Amino acid sequence: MDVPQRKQSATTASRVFDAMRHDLVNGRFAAGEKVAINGLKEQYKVGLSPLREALNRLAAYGLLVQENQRGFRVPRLDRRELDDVAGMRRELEGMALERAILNGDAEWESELLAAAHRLKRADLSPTKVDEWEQLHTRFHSTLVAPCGSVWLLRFIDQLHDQFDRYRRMAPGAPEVRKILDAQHGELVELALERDVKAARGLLEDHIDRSYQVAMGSCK
Amino acid sequence: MDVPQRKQSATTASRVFDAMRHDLVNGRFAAGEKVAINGLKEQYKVGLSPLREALNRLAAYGLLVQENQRGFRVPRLDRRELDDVAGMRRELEGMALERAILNGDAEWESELLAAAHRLKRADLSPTKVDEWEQLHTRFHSTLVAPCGSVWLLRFIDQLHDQFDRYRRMAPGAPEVRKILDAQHGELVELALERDVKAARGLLEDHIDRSYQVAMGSCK
DNA sequence: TGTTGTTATAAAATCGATTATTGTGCTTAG
DNA sequence: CTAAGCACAATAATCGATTTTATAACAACA
Repeated sequence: MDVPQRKQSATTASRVFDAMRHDLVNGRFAAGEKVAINGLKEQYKVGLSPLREALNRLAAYGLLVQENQRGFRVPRLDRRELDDVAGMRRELEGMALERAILNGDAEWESELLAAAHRLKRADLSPTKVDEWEQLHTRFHSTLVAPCGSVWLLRFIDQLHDQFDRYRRMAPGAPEVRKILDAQHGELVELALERDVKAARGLLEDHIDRSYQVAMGSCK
Repeated sequence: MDVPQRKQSATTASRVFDAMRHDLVNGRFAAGEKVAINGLKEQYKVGLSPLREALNRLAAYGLLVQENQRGFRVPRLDRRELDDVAGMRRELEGMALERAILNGDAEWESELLAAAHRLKRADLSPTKVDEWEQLHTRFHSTLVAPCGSVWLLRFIDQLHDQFDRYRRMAPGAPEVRKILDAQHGELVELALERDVKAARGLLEDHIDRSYQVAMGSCK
């Protein structure tokens, strides 16, 4: 079928925002480093104005810190901040999952199964980490999608980006990874069975284990 | 005593951000209206670059909607969005208050009493609405301040701004206002008594009544 | 030696002008 | 009378250059 939706043609600023968001979340910038605007200009092949607009958005989003008259810097990896982010993820994603299970329809069940399947198949190829990450994000976002609150989803996305900054910087932990991957499947099962309590409990445990891994990035 | 803290001298962009945030929250812009950048340039007496940077931040913050290639617009007042915002306020501020009561020290108790008192005294002069609003925001922010989570406080601020956009557009409701004002005092009492359950219940009721008032702005 | 003041340098912020895109009204073909 | 196409006007986005501000290096002085 046709796709008549008007394709929001991207501006330079929005492309830079997307690219930098991705790079920041995936640890392409050293934590705590001052952002060299002129360097970025070349790195992303753009002019100053769209670049600065992107940096301003990223700062408002929380992936950069803006200090008046002295530019932007990448936030440090701080143990207490990670605690905060992980704790908030537990609360908010737990809340969202409960609501999603109550609201989710048959279409959601299908998409959830699909997302879990794609994720399961993808993690066999260890070369394409980026692709796996994208599917992983997609899975978690699908899981809570029908929670009914736009703002809750917005906050969760934001926290997810923050959390992943830590996780991506941390050394890998294959044995834990195995457990985490298995939990994705179990989450789907519990969601389809509409077992609100158990699902929430498992998700919180899932986040907690990821948190243990992510802690490897700071101290 | 001296104040040796380096005073983050403001940039034009950050001043415009603050001013526009204030104006947007207080309904100085018609909901749904397209933002005329050239008009704002004159209104705030600034150049294009800092203005656009401020608009980008406001969009990332949620007080403006950015549509690529066709500028910025003030979000509409939508009943379902208000429901969402109010619901999230209940959840997040309730959560924050519980934690604040558990963590808050003697210093917090003093500040809370002070904030409540200032607010109570201020609402006698109905001319200076802006001043009252500021004290009101300050009170609610003091109430949850020691919750221990920077991110939770950040989300609450953001929701507060969204909520106030609706409340400030709604017609006044003097009788309800009276109840709401009384509740501020009661909240302090319950907080000092460390009655977590009751305080949370009252805060949720408080938000709910405000929500009833705010609904007057849309349908 | 440590402190303060001064200048040079680098970088951030801002301006004015240019380019690209969208929306509008008119024209014309069906 | 409707709809598609085309210019033109309006406005959003971007560029290149300038101004402002902070940082660093150095000198003079206590």
